[in-house]
Amino acid sequence: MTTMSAPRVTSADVARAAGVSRATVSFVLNDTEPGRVSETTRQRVRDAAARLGYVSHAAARSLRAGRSNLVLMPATQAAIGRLVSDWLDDLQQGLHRHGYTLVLHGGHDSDPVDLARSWAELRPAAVAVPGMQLTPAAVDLLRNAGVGVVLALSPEAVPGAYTVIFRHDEAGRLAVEHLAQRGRRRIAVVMPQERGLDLYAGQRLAGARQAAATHGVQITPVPLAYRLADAARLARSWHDSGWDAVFGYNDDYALLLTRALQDEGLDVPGDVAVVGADDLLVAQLARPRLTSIAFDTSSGAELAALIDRLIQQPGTEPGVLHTAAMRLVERDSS
Amino acid sequence: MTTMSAPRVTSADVARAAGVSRATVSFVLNDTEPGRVSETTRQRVRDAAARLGYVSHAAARSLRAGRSNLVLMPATQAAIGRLVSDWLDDLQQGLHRHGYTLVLHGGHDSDPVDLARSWAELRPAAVAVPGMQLTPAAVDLLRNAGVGVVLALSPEAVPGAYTVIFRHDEAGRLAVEHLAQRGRRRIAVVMPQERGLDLYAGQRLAGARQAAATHGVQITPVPLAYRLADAARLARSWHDSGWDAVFGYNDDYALLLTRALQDEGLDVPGDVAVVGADDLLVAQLARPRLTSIAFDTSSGAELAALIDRLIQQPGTEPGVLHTAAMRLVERDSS
DNA sequence: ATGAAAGCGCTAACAT
DNA sequence: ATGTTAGCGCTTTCAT
Repeated sequence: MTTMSAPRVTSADVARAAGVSRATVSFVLNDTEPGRVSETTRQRVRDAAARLGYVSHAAARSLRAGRSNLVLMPATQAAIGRLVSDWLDDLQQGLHRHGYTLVLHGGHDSDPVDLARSWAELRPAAVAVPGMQLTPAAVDLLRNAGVGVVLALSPEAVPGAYTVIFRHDEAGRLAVEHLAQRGRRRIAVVMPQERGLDLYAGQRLAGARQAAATHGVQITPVPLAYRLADAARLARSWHDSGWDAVFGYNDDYALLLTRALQDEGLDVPGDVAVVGADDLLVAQLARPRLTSIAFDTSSGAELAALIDRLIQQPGTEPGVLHTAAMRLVERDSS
Repeated sequence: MTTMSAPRVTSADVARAAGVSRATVSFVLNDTEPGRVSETTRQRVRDAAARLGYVSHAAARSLRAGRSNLVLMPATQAAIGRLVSDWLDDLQQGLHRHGYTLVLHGGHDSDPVDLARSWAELRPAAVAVPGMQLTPAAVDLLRNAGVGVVLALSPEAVPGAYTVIFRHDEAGRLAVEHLAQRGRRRIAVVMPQERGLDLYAGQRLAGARQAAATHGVQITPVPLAYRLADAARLARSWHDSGWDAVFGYNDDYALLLTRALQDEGLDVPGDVAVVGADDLLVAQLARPRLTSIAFDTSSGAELAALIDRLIQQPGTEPGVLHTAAMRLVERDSS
């Protein structure tokens, strides 16, 4: 069998096969203008389409329509954990019901404007983006390219965009406040070294610093790569450090470090109290069970409905739409 | 400030602003035909584009070009775990260097053909898909729609597609063989209840069954949802079951169940030996450290180069491209 | 009830 | 060195 480039089937082919015009094909397949085409023709068109294996061309459609049905998110969101991926799943289902297709854009880029440009080229109906990647110039670019809905997931209102507030600084604040109330005085804050996490980490650290100032405790940022060896290195340095607690950035890093500290002979929480964030299920599997920061966000389905509403009503003023609540879940590691 | 629909800037606008034709704009911005346009005009065009905030329209380009620069993967791949998401990151970087954009398609669909259609509508340069979602009809549809490269990640060669072999059955076989050699005789196999995992789970179970037949041990599939309560329920039923080992589907489920078994007073590996799969870092954080099945796949960068080669050489015969090796990593849980 | 035709934004072959 | 133009596949207004 030789591989031959398949002949592209277009709506014109379907029209020819069914003995009708392209207009009729479009009406039938999209079910617009109901009752305009007789049932017999409809059937003939559908048969022809099925027989020829016709698949509509999204690019042509959105070129004509002036907008696509794509909703774009950066894929880094998906990497955060199982919690987020369940939520994403929910979001995708909701969007699908409203006729949109959710795609996660794989691109990373150091420059927010370059990144925004590569999103804008796809002319999505909406983008939902961590606000830290949305500089004013990036927002301008997206709006200027005709992206109707720019939704920021951000610690603070992003000018020109709809914002769902995620106070990552609040996570750091809650963690440090809790540790301070437990009598801890010298608190390390994990700064993950993996790409894409530095922005969240910076926010969380800022909140930690703020709480530290209020409660008179000391904060030290400590870099940690998500590898056993690096955790072991950090744990070895613990003995001379005087740190009696650590905010682990999130549950994954917190658990990695917990294990390394234990292997180094330190007791958790006796010698070192540990707090994570994201409240993943693994936090409850560890020994000791990990204290964590949970965030109660709106469901994916709710967000999908919201996005649809914003797309339908282009006049809506930018502003804050919702604030995700942060909450400390106290367990045995602190 | 009122929200007004931004005036869409097209290449014609740029041409007008720069006082040149649309063709010249295209040549300059895409850097095709070097030396055709004088340096002064180039600069004028670039200035005008920047000043107007011009962003090219991917749909129009791919309509004209007959193909897009999108490479599509189902987002379910990304949800598998940190291992996979690092690999995806690597893949995306590689594809980006070759001029492609990786997007993860959020859609789920029970019908492989419907799913394939929604991919095909985007006319991607390539799709990379778990082979279990690629029925012959789905492959036909994709090829027929002009998708040049259909890459299956599958336990066996997929007719009409390029295949990278992932022997999920091999994971089950290795796990059960190992447990049998350790003297275990009644082995439970976790069947995760979360959507999208059943296909992998079925493959892993099939391999487990095969090894069980060879080694004369008994296999029992046990459903498990990724929740504490469900793991506790399963652990409670253990006492009367007679199972002396479990293959936990993957590391996440294995660790969830391990904790529940321990809470139920069972010793791992004394009473129950546990084997996971995927060899995530968390396997090494647990107590006891979890025995797991690692798969050594080609790097994301290598796969990106391969995809690029296949796109460039449309004549290449479909067939098996590579086989990911499966390997048991023995630790303390078995 | 159906068809003809314009045009979305872009690129490349063909003029000049 | 630059411009003109056809046409990618689709939808939709307007005409029949």
